[in-house]
Amino acid sequence: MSPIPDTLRRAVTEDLLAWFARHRRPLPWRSDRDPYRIWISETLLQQTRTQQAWPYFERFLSRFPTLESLARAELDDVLKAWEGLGYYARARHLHRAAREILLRHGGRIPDRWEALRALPGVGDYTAAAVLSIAYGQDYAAVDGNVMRVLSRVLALPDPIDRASTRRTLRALAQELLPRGQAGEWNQALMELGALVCRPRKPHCASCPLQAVCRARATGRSEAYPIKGARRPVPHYTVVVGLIEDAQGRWLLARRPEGKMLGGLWELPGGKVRSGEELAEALRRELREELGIEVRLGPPVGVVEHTYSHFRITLHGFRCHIQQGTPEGREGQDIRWVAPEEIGHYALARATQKLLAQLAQAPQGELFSG
DNA sequence: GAATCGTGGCC
DNA sequence: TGGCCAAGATT
Repeated sequence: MSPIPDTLRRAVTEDLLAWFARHRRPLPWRSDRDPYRIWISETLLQQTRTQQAWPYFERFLSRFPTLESLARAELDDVLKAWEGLGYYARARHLHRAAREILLRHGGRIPDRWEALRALPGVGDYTAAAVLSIAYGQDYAAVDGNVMRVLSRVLALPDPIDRASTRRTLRALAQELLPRGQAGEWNQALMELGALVCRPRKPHCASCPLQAVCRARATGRSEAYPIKGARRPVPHYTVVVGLIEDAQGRWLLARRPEGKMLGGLWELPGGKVRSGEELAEALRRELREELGIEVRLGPPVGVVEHTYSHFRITLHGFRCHIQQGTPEGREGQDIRWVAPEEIGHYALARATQKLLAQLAQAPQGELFSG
């Protein structure tokens, strides 16, 4: 690697740290350096905005204040605390990792790279963040903010999507890192990315790095980092059943862990095939998944929803079982739940939206509509 | 290396 | 309004 000019090094270390000292936000996970709290916050913040993670952090910590309380909790309760935040593998991994830490590390968050990195849900970024912020070790935590800031400072022409580009930036960050101040410096770089060097409309005029920033010099800071084209987002039509039994309870099914929304509860149903009617598709899905024949009632509602890599139009219909007793295929958990108990179950957003429409529409309107 | 995996805010 | 994006990890 070519040597780093002193002016650049000074700007991205001393000047940046001075800027951070004045502008750091009082975020709830910055009240101390407790490794458990730092680990939880870093996991919550993966691909998630600070403002969105904030209330979840408060609730999660009050519900699971210690590593041991998390390790001894039921996964369903952990998922309930994560409900609505997305990327639910984070919650499943957190739960598994907590049990591993209690079992193999005496309940203390590991302070060595190898042990930390080996935990489920802990990648390069999170390991570096915990080791630097909680334990004061010299690891550069390179997230999207850091890559954006550095790619602009250098006016990097290489696409940021490429692994080789990311490797280069990680190596550069590790080389720039002021020894003994990694925790502050990592947070400073990320804070700069969040508050000043933002993806859109960066505040270059108030940036502590403006004198050395090559993107700023071109006048086109927003053009960096360079990104490749995205794939088109597919769309599916999905239909689910609000199946009611004689006591007025509804049938919920638990999504298998390891799949999308794994561990969350939903109304049973599935994708509509091309050329297939909604009612036809729903009867087929319920036959295949639960081994029941149903009679369809009135529609519950329609929901548009976007997931991470596709979007759906979700239709719901009331159903009554005509024949058979529902049994989850391959041991999938299913459960009859009284409507007033449904709030105890972790549901995905799309299901919540659909049930919200049900709450708004009186029974009579559904039939007359 | 490329796919998969959520949700909400922004313009 | 629809695409972009956010304190990434896993397979």
